[in-house]
Order: sequence, then C-alpha cells, then structure tokens
Amino acid sequence: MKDKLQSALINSKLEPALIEEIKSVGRPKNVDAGQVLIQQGSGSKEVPFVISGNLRISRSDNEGNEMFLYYLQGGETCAMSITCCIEGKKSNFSAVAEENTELWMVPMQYLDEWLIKYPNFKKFIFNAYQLRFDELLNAIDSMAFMKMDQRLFKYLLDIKQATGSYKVHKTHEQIANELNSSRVVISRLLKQLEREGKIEQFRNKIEIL
DNA sequence: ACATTAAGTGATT
DNA sequence: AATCACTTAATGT
Repeated sequence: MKDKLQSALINSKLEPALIEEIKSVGRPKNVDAGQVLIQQGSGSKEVPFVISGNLRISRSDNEGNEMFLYYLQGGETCAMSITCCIEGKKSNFSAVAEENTELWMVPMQYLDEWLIKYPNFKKFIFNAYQLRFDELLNAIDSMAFMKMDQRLFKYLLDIKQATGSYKVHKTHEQIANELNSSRVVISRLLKQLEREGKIEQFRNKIEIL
C-alpha cells in the first residue's frame, strides 16, 4: 500500500522527506464502491489522500437530495477536508466512493507543521484548492447556465474521465438523484442522446460513444 | 409463473 | 423541466 501511495504522489512534487512522513504517520483505508466516506455534517480528524479509485463529491441535504459537484481521483486530496480539519468544522459536502477506492488517512495534527516545514506542501494544498475552485465554478456554470441535457452529457463525460471507462453503471434513477432531477426527465434526455448517437443504452448501463 | 425493478410515454402544469 | 399515471421490458425467485 505504501508503494502505491508513493507512486500516486510521484507527480506531486512534494519533498521526499515529506512523502516519508506521510507514509509513516498515516494509515491505509479501503472504501468499497458505493460506500459513504464523508457524510455531510460530520467532522473528521483525518485528511484523506486518494491512492486509487475515486470519490464522488456532492452537496446534499437531509432529505436525500443530492447535487453532484466533482470527482476526486488518485494522487489528489480533498482540499475542503483540509480546512475542515484545521478549523475543526463540520463537513459541508459528502464523499462517496464510486469504485473500490484506496485511501491514505493522515491525522490532521501534522498539517500545520508541514505547511511551515515544506514549501511544496503549501503549493500542493493551494494548487488543490485552485483545482477544486475551478471545478466548483464549472459546477455552478452547469447548474446556472446549462440546460439539463447539456448537464447530463457533461456528467457522463465526468464519469468517463473519473473511471477511465466508457461504461456507466448506473440507473436513470441514480443519475436523476445525483443531478437533483427526476427519473422521467433523465430517461427522456438519455433517449434523446441515444437518438443523437452519443450514447447507447442498456439496462443498468450506459455506454458513451 | 409471478413479483419486482428499470425504463418508456402521453398528458398536464 | 417536473409530476402523474400508466405501459412495457428485463430480471430475480
């Protein structure tokens, strides 16, 4: 597992000494597909680094409504959870593993120290923030300015990007929930996309062409 | 064969 | 774009 962590962080430009610290201080954690890693409103004392697999980050309310934001992939860390941890605040989003996902959990108490001790760690965090912020802007754009059909197609492409597969194993209902829409609407739009030759549909599965 | 779950469709707001 | 009501198709037992 540590080797995998090493290779996941190889492109991060983090100081080797820091990577060693991360390795010695954290612990591995596996999350199965579909499992919730972070529940909105919960607090955590550990920061997750994604080694492999991916996490679906979304905003949700207590009534089961969900709003998909973006995916977190290997080598990335959750910028939001870092501030959450440092401030001891509760999470304002939830993270669900889309596939079986390997994580490296690092206790937050080290973060302050690392931010001072390792300049590249600071860069890493700021960079992560920047990336997430851009993704958030994208998400906002897609909600505010894009029609549902465009959102849906973008969503499918996001999944392709995150999983590296053209096959999406989800039901119309699940998709509708994640986009905070209704099943009927999604069914119709998917049908449309199929007619346009952009996708092919099967039961519990959609293939992007 | 039957029940359950997923997906398709027309009509209405 | 959402909801209702209903149909059809696929799957599990």
